[in-house]
Amino acid sequence: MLNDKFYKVSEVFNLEEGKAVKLRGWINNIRVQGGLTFIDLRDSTGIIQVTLKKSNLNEKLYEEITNKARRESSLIIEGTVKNDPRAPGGKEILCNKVEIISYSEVYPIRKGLSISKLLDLRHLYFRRPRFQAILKIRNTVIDAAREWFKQNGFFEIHCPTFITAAVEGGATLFEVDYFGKKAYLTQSSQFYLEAAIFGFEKVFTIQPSFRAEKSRTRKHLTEFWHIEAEMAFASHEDIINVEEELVYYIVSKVIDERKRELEILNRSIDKPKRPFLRISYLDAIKLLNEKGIPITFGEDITTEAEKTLAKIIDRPAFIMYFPKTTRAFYHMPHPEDNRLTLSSDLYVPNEGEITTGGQRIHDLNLLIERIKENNLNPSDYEWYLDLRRYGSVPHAGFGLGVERLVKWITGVSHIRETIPFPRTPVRVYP
RNA sequence: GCCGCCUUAGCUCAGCCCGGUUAGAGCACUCGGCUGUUAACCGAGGGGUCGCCGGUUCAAAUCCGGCAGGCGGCGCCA
Repeated sequence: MLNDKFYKVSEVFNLEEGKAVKLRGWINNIRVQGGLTFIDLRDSTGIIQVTLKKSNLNEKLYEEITNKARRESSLIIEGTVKNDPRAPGGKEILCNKVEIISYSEVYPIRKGLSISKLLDLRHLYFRRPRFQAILKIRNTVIDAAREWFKQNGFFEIHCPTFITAAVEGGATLFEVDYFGKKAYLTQSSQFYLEAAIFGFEKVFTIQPSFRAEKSRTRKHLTEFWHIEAEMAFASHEDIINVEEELVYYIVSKVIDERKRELEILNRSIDKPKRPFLRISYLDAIKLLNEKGIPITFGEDITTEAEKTLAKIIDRPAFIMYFPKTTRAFYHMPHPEDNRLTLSSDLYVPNEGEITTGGQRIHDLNLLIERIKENNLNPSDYEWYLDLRRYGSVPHAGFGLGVERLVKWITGVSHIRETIPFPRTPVRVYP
């Protein structure tokens, strides 16, 4: 059986009427009406209607199938291709042989299920074309990112998941018992990538990061995939340009290669105009104040403000030079305004922040000073400080949230739609 | 961590404000019918500790309090 020639559903739509075919897949829907039964057969390429006539088949087999086969039963069918305007897509298969591989119990996923029920059943969710479309786009995003980095001389590095110290002072870490010692799950691979630039100059990674924040929002996961890059001999400007080229490349590739999936999601998105916008933090808060949103200097951009900015922009936009008060200790101070840092967030239209990046402090003493100013202990960062002791160079990097990027590109309303098995403060199952 | 809302059949919900026979609907399920359906349709049937604990009352799904689980938003961030 497994060595026989099987057609895929998508191939059948290109075959001539009368062609004999054999397919295997699952019952997406079945409609029994006496001696005539319609099965919507689904495989990984699509869905096609299969027509079973009692008069065409062994009567006993027909009775058994129409009594026991329900949605998601797996089966092999043989028949001939038939053009018929009454069939979805204009083609169906007139069936003359059926072999059930495995009957299905009553399939629990139906229209109208609540969000939490659907999440409980996530392991059965891969059968839905809409979910497949999102994951295919996600796959293209990852492929495109890796392609762009390789084409531009970046070396892929894999960093540890178990770590001992926080990258961001503030963000909360998941603690794990590491043979009696305290360890944590990584929240960013940045420090490890900074170590790697001294050998490879340009490096990147694509791996999960973990945040123990109890964030109840549609843009947070406790476990998310992080695309991070770090470059030696690079300025803030340099890293912004990398982000722009990378994001443009990824979005363009999805638009070129995932038309069908974007259609299924009813999403229309154009290749973003270049160059991306560049707005200073100071201009951004001025603009927000004019719109009646009160942000004073030194405050971070609130969610309300982020949404407002995201609505205004007609293409991705860098919000540049955030104040020190809103940033982690390692960000390079602005040479012309010591209150600010050489760092930027990348905002995308109607969505908001998807990356944070900037130039890192490469001077040992300045870095120690900034660690102390943040009430952290320099001895917790010994190996990180070492990187500034042995031929330090100016460098810059960024982190991009894969799910946030996929959320923007697909236009889905919640981040948990963009990952197969989402992890949130209230969900670690299935 | 903070604020708001929800929890009644396998699922999605109505009933609750204004307490009172046997708690309803649609879908799903079971049985019967149907040779052109497309979330097929038509007929019949089975299915409920009204989230949990306590209080008020002659009487609680319904009013009050606590707890648990979930959803939405804020804060935090990618």
